[in-house]
Amino acid sequence: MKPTLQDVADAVGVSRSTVSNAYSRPDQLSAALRARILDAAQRLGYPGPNPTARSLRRGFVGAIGVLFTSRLSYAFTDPFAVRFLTGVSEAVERHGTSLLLVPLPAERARVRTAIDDAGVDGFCVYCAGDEDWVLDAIRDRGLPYVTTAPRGDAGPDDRYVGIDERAAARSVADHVAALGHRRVAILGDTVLPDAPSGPLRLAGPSDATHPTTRGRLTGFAEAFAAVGVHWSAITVLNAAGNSRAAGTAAVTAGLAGDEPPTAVLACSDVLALGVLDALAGVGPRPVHPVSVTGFDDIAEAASAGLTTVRQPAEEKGRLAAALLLEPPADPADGHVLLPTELVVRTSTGPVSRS
Amino acid sequence: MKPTLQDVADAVGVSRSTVSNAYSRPDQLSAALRARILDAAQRLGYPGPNPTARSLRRGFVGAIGVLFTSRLSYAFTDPFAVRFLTGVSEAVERHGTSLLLVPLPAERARVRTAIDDAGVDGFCVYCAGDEDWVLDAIRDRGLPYVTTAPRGDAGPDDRYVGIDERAAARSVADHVAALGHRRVAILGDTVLPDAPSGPLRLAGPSDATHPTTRGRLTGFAEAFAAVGVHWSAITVLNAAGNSRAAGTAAVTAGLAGDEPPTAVLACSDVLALGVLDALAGVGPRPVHPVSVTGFDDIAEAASAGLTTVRQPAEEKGRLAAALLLEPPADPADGHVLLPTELVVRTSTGPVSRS
DNA sequence: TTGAAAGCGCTACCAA
DNA sequence: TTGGTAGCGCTTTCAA
Repeated sequence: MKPTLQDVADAVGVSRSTVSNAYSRPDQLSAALRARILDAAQRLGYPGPNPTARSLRRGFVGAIGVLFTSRLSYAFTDPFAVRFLTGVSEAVERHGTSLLLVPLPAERARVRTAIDDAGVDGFCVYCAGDEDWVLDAIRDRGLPYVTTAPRGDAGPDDRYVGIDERAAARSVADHVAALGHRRVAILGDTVLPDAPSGPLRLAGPSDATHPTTRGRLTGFAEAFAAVGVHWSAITVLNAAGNSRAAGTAAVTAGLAGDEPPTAVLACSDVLALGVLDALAGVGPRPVHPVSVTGFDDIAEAASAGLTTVRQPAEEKGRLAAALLLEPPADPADGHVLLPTELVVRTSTGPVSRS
Repeated sequence: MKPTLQDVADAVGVSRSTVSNAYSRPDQLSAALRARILDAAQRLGYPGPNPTARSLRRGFVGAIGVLFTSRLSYAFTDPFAVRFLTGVSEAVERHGTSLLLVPLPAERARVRTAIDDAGVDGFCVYCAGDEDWVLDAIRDRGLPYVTTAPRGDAGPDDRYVGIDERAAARSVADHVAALGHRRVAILGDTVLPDAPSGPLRLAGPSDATHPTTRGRLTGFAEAFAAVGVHWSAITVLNAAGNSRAAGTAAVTAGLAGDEPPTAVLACSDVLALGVLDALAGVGPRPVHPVSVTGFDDIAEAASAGLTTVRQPAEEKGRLAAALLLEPPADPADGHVLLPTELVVRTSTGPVSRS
């Protein structure tokens, strides 16, 4: 049997408290006694206080959980998510805390269990959307949490680190509009639940499933409305997932037809890169060059010459973790909107004369 | 105060065991009673069994730890590490387990504490080198572990998922040698502890710090020895870290001189990409084209046209986690060497006539 | 400086 | 089907 603190105490002939102190509060006992205890522990093969027992007794764990509302491996597959996690890990490391990545089961009924079973002191929800059932479960457990998107109903207990999606989207769209583009397509991931890949009818931006998409579509729409292009004249393309391949697949149909768009505004860089792939690939090319924009400014965007909106990914993660680990005194400081920046590269240009 | 299982029991007028059963073993009580209990819990705001207490009692946690012997954020910064983690997360997700990323303090003395404090059932050590002090700490804690490199002294309890570094390295080096290259440089990360960036005197491959580097250098050396190039004729370049920038910095000096190498063999793709950057950048160019090879075959390698050795990164992670979560019946199955494959692209070519 | 007592919140055995 | 009992291994008052 694995030795316990009690065994060490018995071996040395002291009480458990003293052994405990030897580990957790060295100043509470003489150096000599401490040495004797540690020595005996060593001899017995006592691995030090059991972390679980210690957590139970102390009432906290020393780890924060990160929740992804998609498959866990997405966290490592999507470049933006990876950068976010980089930031989180930096903050966590500085704080001496661990990071628990909790896979959420696909069946919504089991999500609660997964959240309830996670041994953590708080959650960082890399949110996709309105996953209220996730937040409800966390709240019911009574743990603090931070999300990565502003919430409309955010009370003082809700903390978030997000960006102004609408304004950011508008900044790229304004740029595209200023270049003269009027026949445009918007490309988003899972714009409607279970929608097939390709063109989609969407009454308006507010019909999109995810709040993030909603914000971005709204920004795009506003920019074009300002130059007289009505929402109904904009093609909405749906990608079945946020991946390069899904972007390629979704846009392929959208570029055909008599009057193909002269610009495609994607809701993420990954999708935009997929569009560039489609444009570069074999197959019927549009008669004119097509401008393409992304969102996020991931590393690949630079080398691909993609015009996009930069958001500080690592900073988002760093701040989210910090907000969780050191709650701000003033609850208002728990609501953070990070700045974004339009990055113009070569993937956008003036609309060519027809 | 947060309600406990006891409170629910009191409220319903049953014993704690029954409430516990309502959560953990629904078949042990009538549906009606269970409903009453769950209902009361809901009303009282009882969040379900406390995971820490449950872990303590049950004797396991439901999480495995991943240890990086460098800064934790490296795990998200290095493409190969990210792919490895993708694999781990897939396995873990399938198994319904969580993933604890444990930052290891820089001071070696505190590493033990970090390991002892991690609430996990086992460790996956993304190993860099011979970090024996890490493995010792894990062993002393009595937890199972899997490493990502074969260990010379691997007993039946040690499990690993690695590759044959020597053979893999030899395969690229053979290719380069076959192209006629005889004046070559080898580029590795932290070949010797605290070595400066740039050319290095190394008596032989076995002097390298990390076993991985050791294996690769040995393979390189063998291939060139086979065509009559002695170790002493090979330039060893040291990079201060495994990053593109470090690769660029390290190689810059190495390409100068009267008789610069006609080929650079890097110990990782990241470093090799750095070499390509250096070659493409401004500054004195070598008079002849320089062949470059990498190691790992990360995504960027393909677009950069980098000749490299492919190793199945995700598979490595998947298998490592699987080995930990479902220990093989036969200990021999705990020692896995994955296949590698030489991928020839455009970054290597015949040595040009002088 | 040291130790005794009292749990942290839960599960699992066994008996009813 | 239900409940009593006995801890899991530790920390932390508090008193000596």
